[in-house]
Amino acid sequence: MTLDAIFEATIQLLVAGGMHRLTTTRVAERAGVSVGTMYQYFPHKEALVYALNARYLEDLATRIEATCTSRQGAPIGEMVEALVDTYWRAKTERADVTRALYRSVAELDNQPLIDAFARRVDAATGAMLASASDASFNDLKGVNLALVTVIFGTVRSAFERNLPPSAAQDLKRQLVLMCRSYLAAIPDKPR
Amino acid sequence: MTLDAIFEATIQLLVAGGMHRLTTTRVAERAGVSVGTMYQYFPHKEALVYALNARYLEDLATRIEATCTSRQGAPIGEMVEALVDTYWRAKTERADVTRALYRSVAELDNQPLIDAFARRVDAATGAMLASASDASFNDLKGVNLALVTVIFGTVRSAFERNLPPSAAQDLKRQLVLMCRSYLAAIPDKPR
DNA sequence: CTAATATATGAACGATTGCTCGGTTCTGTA
DNA sequence: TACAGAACCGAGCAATCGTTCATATATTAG
Repeated sequence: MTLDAIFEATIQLLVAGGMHRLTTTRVAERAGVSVGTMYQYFPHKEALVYALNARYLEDLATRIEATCTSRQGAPIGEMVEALVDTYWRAKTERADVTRALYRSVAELDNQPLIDAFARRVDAATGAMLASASDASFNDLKGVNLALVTVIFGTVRSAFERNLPPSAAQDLKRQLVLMCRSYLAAIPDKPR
Repeated sequence: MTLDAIFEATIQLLVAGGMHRLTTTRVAERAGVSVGTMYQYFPHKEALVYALNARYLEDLATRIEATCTSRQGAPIGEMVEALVDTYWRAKTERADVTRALYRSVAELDNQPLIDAFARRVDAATGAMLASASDASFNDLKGVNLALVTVIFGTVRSAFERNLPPSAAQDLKRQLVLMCRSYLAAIPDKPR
């Protein structure tokens, strides 16, 4: 489809040269269409990048939700591991694209996009945690926020360090361990 | 000094409108100098922003180093708390500036800047951890990397969520707790 | 086959921006 | 006071980019 070609071209150009080398002409050229055609699908350049990020976050949120529902009722340790795993894999499998999108997001005002994503994820992970077979939390919302923030932040941070794969793997294990020790240290809800 | 005025103007414009509204003309205007003067100090626009970030990271690294040396020989729990505290404070005290710089960094290729910063911080925190009065680590480098990555990543992530102050404070406490439980879960080096 | 509608084209335009450079002003030294 | 060198100025140039629109092509309906 024409739309897919445009998106794909945008990704490639974003990866290759960042936002400041992403011109409408180049996108059209790369996608094998004309500039005019682009403007039939997007009112302006920013809308294109915005839509691209929306697409990406939509996919990511869906994957996270899938992981969360599949672990309903599991022990918390497993939940954490699954969550870290899913997020880490999603970010790593196409590292250059991830990096390019991270950057493009920074140059756009798409707080609404980020907020919507955050809400979806919070809901999914919150529901999962609440169903844990071996723990129940006094302050579920607080714990949930802490876990999500730490995991997402750490993955991003790790990502920007450009670690060798072995160090990255090790870091990932440490992260899981950290979350688990934290959860073990939290007092259980009395019932 | 002229230079300071230019930097200050750059910061203000970055905060107000991000990189894409930072034009050489506007910087000069705001700084009360002429475009020509700007080019006496910086070969091109990017160099200006680069220098600004270098300045910021230099200051941040210095503060972290100060914290680390001041806690030499302390118990690890205290170390972690001090580290989180310093970093969190540094990022929060002028939140809008922090945000603006985070964004500007994304649009520049300043991996060297980031790498240099990372190396300085790693060295400082590594030395601090090695001197802990109540623990010694089998894999100091790994633990150090994990802690630094988690702390920095979480702070950034928390930052982008625009949390209300009370939630932010709570998150900070959870982060300290998480690091401490992690350190307690790590096996000590036999001696 | 024709008309009507939807989709695609790309040259050209207006606006903006980074940067230059010939010239002016400031500063301190003798 | 005279003068050299450093610092500063800012109108204007060259280049780029986002966007438009008159035209062409494809698709569908009657």
